Amino acid sequence: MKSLLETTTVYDNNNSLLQSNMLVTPYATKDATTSPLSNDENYNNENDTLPSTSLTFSPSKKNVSKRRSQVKNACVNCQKACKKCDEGRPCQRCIKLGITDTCFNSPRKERKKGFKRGPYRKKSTTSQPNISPKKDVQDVMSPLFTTTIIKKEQKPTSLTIITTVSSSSSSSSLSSPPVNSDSTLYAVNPVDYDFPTTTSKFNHSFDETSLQTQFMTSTNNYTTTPPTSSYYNNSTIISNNISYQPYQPYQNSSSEYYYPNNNTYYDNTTTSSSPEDSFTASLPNWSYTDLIENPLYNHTQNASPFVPKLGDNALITPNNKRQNYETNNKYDLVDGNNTTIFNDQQWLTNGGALEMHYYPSNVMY
DNA sequence: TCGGTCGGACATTCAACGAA
DNA sequence: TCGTTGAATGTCCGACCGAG
Ligand SMILES: [Zn+2]
Ligand SMILES: [Zn+2]
Repeated sequence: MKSLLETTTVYDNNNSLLQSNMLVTPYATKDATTSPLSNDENYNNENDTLPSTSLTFSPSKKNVSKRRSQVKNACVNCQKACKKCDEGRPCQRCIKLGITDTCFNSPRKERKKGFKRGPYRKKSTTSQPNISPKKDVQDVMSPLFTTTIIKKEQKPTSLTIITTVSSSSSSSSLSSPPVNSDSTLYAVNPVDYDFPTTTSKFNHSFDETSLQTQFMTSTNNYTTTPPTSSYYNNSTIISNNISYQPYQPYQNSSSEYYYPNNNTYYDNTTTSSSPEDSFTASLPNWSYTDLIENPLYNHTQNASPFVPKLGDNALITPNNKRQNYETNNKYDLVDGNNTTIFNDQQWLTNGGALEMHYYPSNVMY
């Protein structure tokens, strides 16, 4: 959170290189052996016009160990391609490839908390001359918990978040709805769900006039309690908006509605609400559980729990734009995968009932 | 030649740990 | 409370490959 806010400060185009050099220290302080000559390693990779390496002097090539600089947050395109990014948005690589409309920061995973690490080994202060500084393997402690690494070949296609909001006991006045930033967020093991796949997404065919094509012909299972499913083949015309909605949202016994989320809509007015990528829930006077499906997450990454929370705001979207559901919303498409960041939540009244709405952020509009 | 893919080295983050 | 530890997490080098 803190780092997000720090790193996303200003991207003011046209001076991205300079900025990146300012934001990213080219050399770590502990590495005194590196030459300060080429502090522009930000671009020693592709289309490099700078005499970055190996020209000046090459001391034995072994202990050169030039420290690699990296951006704090690569854009989704560079991340996916494992290529060097820069702080500018769009970044230079995306500009070069003509994919600036999908150049935005990749979402970050929230680090796990609460696990035991075991005692630390003391760092030997005695100078051990070039005994291998690597830790001896048999000394490494076995972790108390092993994190399930989800390899790429078994990448999940669904990411599910359970948001448990427990209002403080009895009196939760309607005038002050609980802020969800204090809610406890769980990541459910996303392996078992196949929602959506790259082929089951809606077709991303935004243009200002033509109909969008819902590209889902299969049943989409999404996690609810109990599990249920929905079809995404409905389209509805609401005034002059075309709205794609799940065939049937799931409603639990507490009258909470769960939308499978990968419906989209096209809105060329300034009046309609934004039902997409949102769930609604009545204001809790009780403890309840919400489920959020996020099919728009970038599935090309390893399994990363999607954790919408207050503060995942639009500062990390291109051009610092905020989601505005009164405008046209276009989802970015990255190689068949939509990527989004839920960054906004809002309490709205709907027929007298308060509803919490979550909105994606990194939509283009 | 250029862009895409990807294994894995390299860099960063930050919660747990532990000494003060 | 605060510095250290080190696993988790992210970046991207460089090799490889296919298309044009
Ligand atoms: Zn980039
Ligand atoms: Zn980019």
